[in-house]
Amino acid sequence: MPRTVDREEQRRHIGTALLRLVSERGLDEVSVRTVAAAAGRSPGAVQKYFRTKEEMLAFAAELAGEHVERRMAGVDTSLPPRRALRALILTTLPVDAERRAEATAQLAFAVHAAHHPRLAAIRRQVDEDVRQALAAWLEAAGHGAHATAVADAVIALSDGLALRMLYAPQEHEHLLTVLDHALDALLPAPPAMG
Amino acid sequence: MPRTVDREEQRRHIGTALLRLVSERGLDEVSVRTVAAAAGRSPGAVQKYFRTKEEMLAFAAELAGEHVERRMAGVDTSLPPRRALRALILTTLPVDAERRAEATAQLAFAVHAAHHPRLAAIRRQVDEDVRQALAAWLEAAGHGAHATAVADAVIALSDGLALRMLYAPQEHEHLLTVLDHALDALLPAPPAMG
DNA sequence: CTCTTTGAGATACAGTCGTATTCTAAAGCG
DNA sequence: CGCTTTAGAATACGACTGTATCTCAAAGAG
Repeated sequence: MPRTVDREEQRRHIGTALLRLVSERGLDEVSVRTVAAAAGRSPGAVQKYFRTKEEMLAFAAELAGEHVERRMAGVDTSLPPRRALRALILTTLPVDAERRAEATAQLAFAVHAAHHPRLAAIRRQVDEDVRQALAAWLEAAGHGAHATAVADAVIALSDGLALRMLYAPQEHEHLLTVLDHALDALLPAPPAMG
Repeated sequence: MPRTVDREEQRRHIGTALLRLVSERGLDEVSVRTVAAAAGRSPGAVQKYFRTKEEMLAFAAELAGEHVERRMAGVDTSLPPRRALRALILTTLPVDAERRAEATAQLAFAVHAAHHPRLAAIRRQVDEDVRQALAAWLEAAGHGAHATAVADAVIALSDGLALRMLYAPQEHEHLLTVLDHALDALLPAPPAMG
């Protein structure tokens, strides 16, 4: 077995380049060749790690999902509930360059998934994970009633806000106040003692 | 001036075919040739009405926006407030084949707009119109406080729910209950007298 | 009628697409 | 050392892309 290399790391390298490309130029600028160039590889090399473009996209979609889940897991959930929830949501919103890139990719994949079952399955799994995490945290924070319904509403709200922020960056600030207003409404009064 | 034809009607005919194509096969199946085929025209004929593909996409995006606004304008807003608001939102959700097609196209254009300024401008205008309509109605229904913030939250929520319904149709019913729960939370108690 | 302008289709072109195949060089194993 | 397997680049292929150009039939204006 000569000249062996960490295949998974190479795949992540290429997948990361693909995500960057999606966020910077859009999903329809993604081709085997452009991804290879963005990854500093030859098109032939990319083919060694992904037999088809669809396989490459699926891998990148999973990678993007992992990024979101990791980022959410890194939030300090011992903060005051309302503040923690806001922090959790902000991890999915395009508030800085890195998050903007991730949000762009997520939404591009989501729309793409409407016509590609394999991507749809990945998206559903990511949604499910995020929903569980949010619901679990909501219950722990004392908002047990309708926790999953609130979690799903929060997810939908976040996606909608993120989507609009992408093509209307001028409204960024305003949309953050919309988020706060909606969260105030969505969460029943905190369990006393601010 | 021989052999004249209603150019605007032809453009709408082609634009409608484009929207159908987007909803059925996705935005990246849209090409001058596939649109021509879907419209029952030759590629050359399509070129007579749209000098470039981008122009064709922009026209279709405006057309889709008009569809949504027309549909919302058709809602009987004299219904009980909560019911009317629900009806307004349902016009943007993929609850039947026709609305599913429109929602699919809207979201595809929205994501596309993240990298195409011309489409972004169209989307922002549609959002603005919908926001104004919603806010005006909210005020008339006695929810004057934070009317535009609520309107924007409702828009984001709708977009997020619609997006998810597209790749997770299994969750359709559940997401409608999420919508109801969120609306209950978003609207302050109705101005007495149910 | 003829002339002229238009709609509409056909064709041409250079470029890109996804993918299959072929090549070169390098590195671990015996 | 040589052998063999691999990484990676290069190339080839047919299909499709957006757009420019050409041809031809049809229809109003004179």
